[in-house]
Amino acid sequence: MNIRRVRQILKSFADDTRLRILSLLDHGDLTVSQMCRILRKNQSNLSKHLMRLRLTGLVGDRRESLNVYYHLTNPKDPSLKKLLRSVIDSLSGLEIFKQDVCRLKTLKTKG
Amino acid sequence: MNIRRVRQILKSFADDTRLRILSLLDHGDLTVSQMCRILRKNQSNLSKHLMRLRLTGLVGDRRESLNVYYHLTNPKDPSLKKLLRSVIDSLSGLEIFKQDVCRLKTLKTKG
DNA sequence: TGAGCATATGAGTATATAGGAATATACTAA
DNA sequence: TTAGTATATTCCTATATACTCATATGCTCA
Repeated sequence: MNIRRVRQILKSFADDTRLRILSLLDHGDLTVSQMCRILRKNQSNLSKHLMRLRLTGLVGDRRESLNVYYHLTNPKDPSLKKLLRSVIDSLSGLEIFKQDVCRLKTLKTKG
Repeated sequence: MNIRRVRQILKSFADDTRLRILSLLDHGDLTVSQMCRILRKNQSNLSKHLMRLRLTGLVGDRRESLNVYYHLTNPKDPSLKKLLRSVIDSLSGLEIFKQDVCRLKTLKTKG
């Protein structure tokens, strides 16, 4: 861990859309277009936020034919792991994030 | 806790100077001019960062004649308390913050 | 009251970055 | 190869904000 990385990570928390992405990915892997539907943001916007999160190392991606699945990584550094957990936990009670998770579940069951 | 407040708090973490302030205040109360000397930033700059931190509720201040002492507040909300602790802990191992604390101690002993 | 110190605020500038629209790339299947 | 779908990237604009310098405010003491 160096200052550069910590700064990058903390900055990545300073945006609602990225927080919503992290909160969603905490419930499982998702493709870009699934996140588009849940978060009601356009694809270009989400791709850019995902790229930024990927650069911090907080999320990873894997391609499966046309789709790219994003997932939360499991930070090796204990303090970073704790930090990420604290951030996600501090969001979980807030209305907008609960709504996102609700739409996520709808999407998962209805296909 | 509402989304507005959480956003404000997470944004306040997205700046090195504010992180250094939080890290210092974790060791005890300080005046603006003390922080100027430790952080080697001008007074106007620090005052503005302190104002911003004060608006988030993470720090408080009290005036004692000419000096204004700033201090970390103790968040009531458990998840916020944990978040603040996680952030400060994730900084403590980094060189720049260790140097700040070192200068803090020098200042405290030498007066 | 006026001088002087600590702090806060305002004006102006530079930079970062979020956002959308359009386009490019990656992949699949016919 | 061509069409079609999912994702990434580029270009542009608008806004937020960090920074410095100058000035204002708050307080103390002579």
